[in-house]
Amino acid sequence: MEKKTGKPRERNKDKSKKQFLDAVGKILKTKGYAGLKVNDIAATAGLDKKLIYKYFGGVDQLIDEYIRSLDFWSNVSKEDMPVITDGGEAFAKQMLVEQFDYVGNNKELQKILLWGLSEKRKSLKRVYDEREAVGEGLFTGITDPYFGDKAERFRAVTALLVSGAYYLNLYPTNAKTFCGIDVTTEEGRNEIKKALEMLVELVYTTAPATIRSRRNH
Amino acid sequence: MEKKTGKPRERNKDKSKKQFLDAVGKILKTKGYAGLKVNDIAATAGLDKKLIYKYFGGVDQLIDEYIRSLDFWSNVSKEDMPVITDGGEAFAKQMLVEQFDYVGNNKELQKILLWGLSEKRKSLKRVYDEREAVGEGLFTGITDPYFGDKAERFRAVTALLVSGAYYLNLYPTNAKTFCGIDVTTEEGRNEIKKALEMLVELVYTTAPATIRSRRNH
DNA sequence: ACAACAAGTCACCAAACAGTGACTTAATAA
DNA sequence: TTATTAAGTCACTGTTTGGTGACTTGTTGT
Repeated sequence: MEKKTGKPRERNKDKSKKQFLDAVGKILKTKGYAGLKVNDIAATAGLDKKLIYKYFGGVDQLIDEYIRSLDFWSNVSKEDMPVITDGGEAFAKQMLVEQFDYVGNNKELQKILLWGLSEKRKSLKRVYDEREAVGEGLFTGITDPYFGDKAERFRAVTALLVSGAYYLNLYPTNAKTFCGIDVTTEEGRNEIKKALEMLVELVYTTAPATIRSRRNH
Repeated sequence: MEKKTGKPRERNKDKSKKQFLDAVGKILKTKGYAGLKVNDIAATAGLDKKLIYKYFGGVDQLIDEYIRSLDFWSNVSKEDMPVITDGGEAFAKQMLVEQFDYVGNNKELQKILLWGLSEKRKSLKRVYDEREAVGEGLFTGITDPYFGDKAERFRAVTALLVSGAYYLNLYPTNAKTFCGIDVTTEEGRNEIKKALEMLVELVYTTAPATIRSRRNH
């Protein structure tokens, strides 16, 4: 029986659980992981903290469930991947630039990345493992075959570029410029993107001839 | 009058101040900036916390004085810089690899870098400003002239490589591999270093001909 | 209508933490 | 020797935080 009398106050476990999970996300985005205190979460959710212990068992489990609900990498990989005819050069460029912007526009992901650098936590590790898994699929499927015995080298390059893109997005907490480039402005960010594309291009165009010949294979 | 009777207990303001500053460093290296609580600092220093308020005015001022005492970048720049005849290519390679290892071997710097990503703080900003100043000297003195109108591009490349080197050193908190490369092993780190050198080489050897001709100028 | 269960609230406790007033005592200068 | 200064200790207060027992009240099946 569904009753929607006046509005005496809702009483719905599932909705309340969601309110707590949403509160975690909100606090994370604004104050970062260090702001995730029981009292604050309860206050943000507009419910009593006791319910956190009832429904989740504790703050830690609530946080873990929140983290488990995240899914930053599912959009990547199989989807927007056209036919690869250039060994993945265009794809790699697009991917790196997109990652750079994606992190830049996603405060939640920024905080998660920072959290992952700061605190050891099983549920966080899973987020990174999933990204690694997605990346592994792209490497083995696209670039490893192209670069052959230099595959590891290309992975190291990508590691540097991706992690650089991450760091530069986390960087503007105290200072704004890195190597003289203001990473908070559109101009500065465009410089970074152009550098990303140029580096990918350089790595692809100077791959060993014996390997590059596979392009027409 | 200098008395060194038995050992009734030393009473030396300067030494005590140093003990507090050392305690801050020790805690920072082990627990990170979040572990810098008054009681813990006092306990680590083996002195009463009241003295922190007496000598420094408070924990914040103590921490600021500690940060001000740091000096990570003075060794760079003017010193180990031989005559530059290649536009700074060898120097850039060496610098990047050294930075990568330097951060990797310096837990204190790692924690400071992480701190700078996590918290806004004037004294921290100064650390970054100083690094920027050192870098600026190298750019304007060595690479900017070489790359000419592509100088900004080279700066962006360097920004990516340096920040990538930083991130990869902070990364192994939860996961060990990034793009399939284990950044905790000697092999993995060597791959990163080789990639750094290769990328610098590529950028230098493909600089616009109009600019590269300045090499013999 | 009403018993029963679970959603939700509230008051309370305990531990961790920052900060301070009042004290003790070593060093020093007259 | 002794008065003075300041180094250092200790006990205490107040606040924030995590966590729980006892309670109230909405919902649901009969």
